[in-house]
Amino acid sequence: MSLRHAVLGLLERRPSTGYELTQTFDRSLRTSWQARHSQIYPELAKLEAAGLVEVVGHGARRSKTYAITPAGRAELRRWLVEAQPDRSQRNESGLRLFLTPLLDQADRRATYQRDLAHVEHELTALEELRSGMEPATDPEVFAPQVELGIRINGVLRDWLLEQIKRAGEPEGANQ
Amino acid sequence: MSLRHAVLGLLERRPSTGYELTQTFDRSLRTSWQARHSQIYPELAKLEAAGLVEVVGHGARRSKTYAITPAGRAELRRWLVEAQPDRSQRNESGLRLFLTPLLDQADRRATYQRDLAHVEHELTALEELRSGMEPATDPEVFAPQVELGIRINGVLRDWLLEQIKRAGEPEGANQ
DNA sequence: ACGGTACATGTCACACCTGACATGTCAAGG
DNA sequence: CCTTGACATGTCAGGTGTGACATGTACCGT
Repeated sequence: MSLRHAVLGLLERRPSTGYELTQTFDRSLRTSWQARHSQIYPELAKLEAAGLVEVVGHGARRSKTYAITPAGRAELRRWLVEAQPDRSQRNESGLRLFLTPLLDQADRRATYQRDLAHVEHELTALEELRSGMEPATDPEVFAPQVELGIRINGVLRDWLLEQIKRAGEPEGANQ
Repeated sequence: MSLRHAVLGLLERRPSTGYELTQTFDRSLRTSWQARHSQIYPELAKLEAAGLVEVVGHGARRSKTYAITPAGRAELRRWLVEAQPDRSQRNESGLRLFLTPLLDQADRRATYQRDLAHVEHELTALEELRSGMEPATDPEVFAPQVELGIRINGVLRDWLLEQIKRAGEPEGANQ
């Protein structure tokens, strides 16, 4: 039930409407957890019924602002600190990388090129985010997490460049 | 429909029974895609009905060995090369890392320590795998992919060590 | 002969997630 | 005034994935 805790975590940072949460999932959380509004609104209703969040205000266009309750805060902490982490993941890009060696040289090279373009795009976005951040305090994003994203994408970029170089060498020399 | 292509990819490497596929998912693919036998057996039946795989032998204990067909091979290639990759993922560890800054110093330190233990365990397993591999040919695992796993886990280890060191410094200095 | 364990396949209820459908609000620009 | 687009919430059918239940086979050690 990670969705539940993802929502609690976002509301711990700041009270929000379902619409705002949807955008945060799409913008900041998409590389670790995604959720559509069709999942978020029912989840907020369930969390409210369970007393873990509450409506703290009504805004324009029928919007409802939710905030985390003490019970919700306790449940979030319990999950982060005490619950056994589920290390399994579903990552289509990882699966593709795992299967790419099955392709012939030309196809392999092309798919690595495509991945490289994507990684460099991510890297640029993260570096812009880093340079635009105030050095000490930013309630929206956490600097070390951005730094980790940059490092992982850097490793991916270097690895892809090596694979592309290899795939340009005489066939049979790969692997 | 990644499960379908994961199964096709594994059968492209080598004809296998459902039981063997289940083990491969659990041992090699768990960090990018997981599947239980309760999903694999019905998927094999669907793939067979679609003509993408076929039963090529019956073994002991009612086992059936499946192999990929030319149509299956074409579908696998199409998916790897032409299909638009789905970059979204579901990664509970990533979500936890994203939310960990919300914890107080002691809890944050403890969760990073727990993650570090796990990363070092992974790293050891991957390094053993690498050292046990023949330099040029190994039909089971692909050396560059193992190398990538080692590098990513190395980045994670370094980052976690930095965070743990920071969390030992005076409160308020973090972030 | 018997018990334990790994091998091997299958089904099913339930929960989770997606994409499509549905409805309505508010502000800005032509 | 009217249209466009962002804001805002909600439902639902159908697909995907999980854990439990179910059944049976082959080998090994005692």
